[in-house]
Amino acid sequence: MSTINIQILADTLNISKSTVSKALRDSHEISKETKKKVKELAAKMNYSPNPYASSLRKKKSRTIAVVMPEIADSFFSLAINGIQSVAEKKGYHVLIYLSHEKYTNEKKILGEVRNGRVDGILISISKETKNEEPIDKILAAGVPVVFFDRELESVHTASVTTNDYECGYVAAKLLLQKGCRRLLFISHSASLPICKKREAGFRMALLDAGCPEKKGQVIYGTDNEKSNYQLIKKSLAAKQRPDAILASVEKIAIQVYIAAQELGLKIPEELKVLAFSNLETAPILNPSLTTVTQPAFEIGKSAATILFKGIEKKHFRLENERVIIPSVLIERRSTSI
Amino acid sequence: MSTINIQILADTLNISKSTVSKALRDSHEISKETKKKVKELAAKMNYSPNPYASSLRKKKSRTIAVVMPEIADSFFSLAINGIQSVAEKKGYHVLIYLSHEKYTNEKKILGEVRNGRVDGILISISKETKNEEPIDKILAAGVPVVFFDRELESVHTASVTTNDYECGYVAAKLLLQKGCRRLLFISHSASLPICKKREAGFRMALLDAGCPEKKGQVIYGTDNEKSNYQLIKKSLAAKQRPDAILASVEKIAIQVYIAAQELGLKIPEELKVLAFSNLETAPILNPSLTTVTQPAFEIGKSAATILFKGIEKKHFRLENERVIIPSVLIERRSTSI
DNA sequence: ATGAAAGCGCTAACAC
DNA sequence: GTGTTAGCGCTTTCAT
Repeated sequence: MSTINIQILADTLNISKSTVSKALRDSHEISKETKKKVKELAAKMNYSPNPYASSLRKKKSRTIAVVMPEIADSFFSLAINGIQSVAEKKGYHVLIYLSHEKYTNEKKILGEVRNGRVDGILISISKETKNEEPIDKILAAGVPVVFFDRELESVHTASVTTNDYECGYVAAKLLLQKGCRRLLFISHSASLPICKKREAGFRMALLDAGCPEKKGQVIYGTDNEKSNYQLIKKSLAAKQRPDAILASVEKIAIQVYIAAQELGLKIPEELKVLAFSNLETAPILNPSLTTVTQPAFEIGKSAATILFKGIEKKHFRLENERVIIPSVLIERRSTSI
Repeated sequence: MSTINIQILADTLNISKSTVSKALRDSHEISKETKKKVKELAAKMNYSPNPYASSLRKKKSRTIAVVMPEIADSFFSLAINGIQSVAEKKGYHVLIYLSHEKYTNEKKILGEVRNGRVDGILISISKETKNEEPIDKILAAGVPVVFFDRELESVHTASVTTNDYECGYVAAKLLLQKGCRRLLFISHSASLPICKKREAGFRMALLDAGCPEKKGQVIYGTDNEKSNYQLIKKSLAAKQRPDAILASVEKIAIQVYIAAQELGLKIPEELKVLAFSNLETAPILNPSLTTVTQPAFEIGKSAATILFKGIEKKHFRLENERVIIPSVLIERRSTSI
């Protein structure tokens, strides 16, 4: 910890620390020469103000928190990029927290940022989260919160999401058009709004196409990667196996590819695959993967932009901000005939 | 910002704020009943201590910074995961900064964390970084720094890296064994130690195999993705085109695949490809990609573990810690005969 | 244009 | 076992 502070600068220049403070912040009440002297000395001594003293005094931390389920996922890394791009511009610092899809972790994290540590929070909730209390407490403490991608709909605050329902519909419709009749939606959550919407769109497309509802046309992944994989492989090995898979997230698509490979199932001839994914490698997979690609960077950027409005404008009504940025369906070989 | 503080708790209970402070921290000098009273009230009022007041007083932030070139890259997301896993356990907060491969950004970032904002720093330097001054200043201020993956060798502090030289050697040797004779190493930097080591290993393998040094057997990427791609495509389209590519990073491998696809070059028949990469999709690429896979999570975890030793043990000699965690070569179709 | 003094919320040394 | 007090480093009135 740099032991050099404003008092030392003041002493060496034989002026008061308030003068130094003002000089460093270019106050108009300080003379040109004094400012120059002070700034030169500060530079020479490698002075850098203690941010926490300043935060304490000003009740502003110039820091935001990003809370999300995981980070080793294309969507989330890209979203952080978007968030960071606006935080940088605003001169804000970014704290990252991972819930690992656990509500209790998330709750603990939220408890630790409700006390002045951050000026605002961006959150993508865990799979388990149903209770709005931790977030409501934060809002009650006057800290703005913006959801990105995974929201908790019952909480009255801003959110930036994508058109999940529509994409679920369009994705299923494409698979039907390609002649598939035994579609399987593999979802990573039965409760997450984004997954429910994708699923609802998927079901509606089947309905519209006159396909009867069938048991097993949707299955849900668990937390456990291994058992997930077994589940997927089992479905693909069944006698009445699906002829098309819609994967709700890239990790599942990868597992489907690997399972198909192991089972000797040819994609797209014997099995079509379509995934919600931001995989940069989608075009060079074997075969190239048809994706619903979310605007991950833009979602992060937009959410952060809204958050800063909430931080900077005292009376900005966050709860009126519900941005939906559409995803785009990109057809590739995995769904070709 | 929660307006409720220790003073309010003290007042409502008619005790002093120091008693409250001690009670909350389970000091042995406080009676059981008082502790109970205080904690109950604190819970009821959703009290959460102001971390910055505490930091200011204790001169400890319980926060670390992670500075890296980018985040939308498998290696870095996995490394953060490793870092986060130990920070969580220690109860530390994690600030993330991106240099975007620019020295000036990195310098600015380092200037902002040299003042008590963090108790320690994990850094993977930008491509441009050659000057040790910003980091030396931090060390001079008494803040421990640990390099992960990309180090600045002239700085005397801990580092956790992988066996880059050896991997460059082994990778080139594999390509030679497969009968390739016109190897091309595509590197993302001419100056980064990790790249130089990979390159040196590569060159040594060629030398050992009796291949004469040739111009153009190594090319360097630029910051610009587009022009990078053009460069790669041009090399692959040349009359004397390489019969094997060693890519120093996953992004380059992806571009090579796309360029080969566009040019109608068959991998592995006409072109073998091997990449330093943590791509989760390597096994399902077209064709599956032979990789030198870095222990990204472990590097992050180990670096963080060492950093915390430096933070917690006053006289721990960071400069003696030079950990090397080996990468592993995984053969797949892209280098098969 | 400069300085003195109070105070942000907390902790710790020192009374009592 | 509890309270008083000083002070972390900074910003901000309010004097001068």
